[in-house]
Amino acid sequence: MELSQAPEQRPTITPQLIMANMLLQLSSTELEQAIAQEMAENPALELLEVQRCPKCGLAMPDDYCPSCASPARARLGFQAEMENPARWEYRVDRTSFSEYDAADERDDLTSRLASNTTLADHLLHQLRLSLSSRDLQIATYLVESLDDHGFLCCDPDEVTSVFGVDRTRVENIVSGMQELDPVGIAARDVRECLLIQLEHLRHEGAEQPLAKAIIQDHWEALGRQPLAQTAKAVGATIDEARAAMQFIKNNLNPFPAHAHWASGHESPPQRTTIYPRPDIIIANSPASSNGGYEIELPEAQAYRLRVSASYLKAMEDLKANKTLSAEEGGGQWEAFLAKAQLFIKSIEQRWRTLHHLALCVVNYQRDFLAYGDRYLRPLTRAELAAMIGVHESTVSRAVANKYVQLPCGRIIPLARFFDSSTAVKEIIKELIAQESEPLSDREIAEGLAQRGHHIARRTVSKYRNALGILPASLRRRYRTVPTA
DNA sequence: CTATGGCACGGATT
DNA sequence: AATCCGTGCCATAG
Repeated sequence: MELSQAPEQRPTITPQLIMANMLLQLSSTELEQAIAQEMAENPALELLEVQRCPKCGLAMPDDYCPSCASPARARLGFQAEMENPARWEYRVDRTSFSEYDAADERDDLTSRLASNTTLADHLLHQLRLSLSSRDLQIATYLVESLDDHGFLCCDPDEVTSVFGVDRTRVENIVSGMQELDPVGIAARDVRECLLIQLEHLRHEGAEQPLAKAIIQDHWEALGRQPLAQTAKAVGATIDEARAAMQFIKNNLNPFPAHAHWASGHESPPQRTTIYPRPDIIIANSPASSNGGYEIELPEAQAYRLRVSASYLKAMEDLKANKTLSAEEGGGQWEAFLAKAQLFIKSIEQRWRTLHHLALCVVNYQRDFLAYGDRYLRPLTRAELAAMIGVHESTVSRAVANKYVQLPCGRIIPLARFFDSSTAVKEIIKELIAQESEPLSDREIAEGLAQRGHHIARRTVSKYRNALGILPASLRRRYRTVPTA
């Protein structure tokens, strides 16, 4: 991607517009690269460092992460726990923990794309089988506050006060959750997670006492000291310690949530994927003036660019000494400066556009935010462009490759707001879940029309297939209504 | 005759 | 200009 192209020849289009357009359509990852490249090329540009959340990598303007904050309040205290294991993994082995590395370096988004249903659904499905309805409520809360890595990052005391139950009860539920399918889910950190898996293996007959000792007592130290020292501390030989480490690497997964645990599923009823870092966060904020929602652009806070003061000063000095003249490369200095200003302006334009667009969408899709997919109102990019008074291609660019985090914590593509099919699909699922006799596609289309969605019968057929629902005749026979 | 899937056209998106 | 998606028309299966 060339950001450093000379201003275009076309007279009607300004360099500003070209750069702004280009930056607007980049994903957050690409933007990061573009900024890095520009920083490397342009000495006049300065980037203020911003603290990042150790878990999701989002910028943290304050001491908490805007992404994890809802619904899970994640505090910075987590960082100390994460740091050492991460470093250790990096050092010890790049293969078995490569997933974490990849996520951390954000170079490969697809490795983080998950499977057919969300992890939360999978967990809740299991929980429903074993818990009373009251405990299920608590468990649901806990599941929803798991972070991207499947760790439990909420304070047990918070839960006890929210639900008004005593602490041991919550802890029982948590330890129950940790036995669920991705074993070690809902642990508080990597160390606890590994210990749980180790315990699980022990029940299955695979015991490794040394591994347990190492993880339990020397986990943090592993990253700092040579393995020999750890071996000595637990009273083992270096070879035994190596074997234990090998065992850990082969049998344990520090981030069970990343595993493709839904491998053996039948045809996917829905494809809910886990998406990477959000570009826009919509948070509940009853006090706010925007009708109860707050828009945050985490990346806008991460990339605080400005023209370097030292660059300006150096330029002034050179001018004062008359050493700087246009003939001998002085134009270079001016060019860098102009380019830096242009770049900054363009980036800011991106934030303005995204923010404006988000405000508008939130306002328009209020019901969707409050009540879910079913209530997504049809909206085309062209309509929105008219609403906010920009060209439709601008909206198109702004929507491309962006992700939004909803108040409920779901992260979805921004384009979803413009996809009329999601609402209809939801209603189709609903209709079929409620049907007593299998409804034909035509009858479904009628039902949809009654609810205000006028959809061709042919299209119903396509959606039904996309949802993995059999045709009416087959439903009659096999009763394979997907669990809603 | 009814319910569905295949193919192709036209409008929207990129 | 190239591509995706909803829809209409038609053939086929029951």
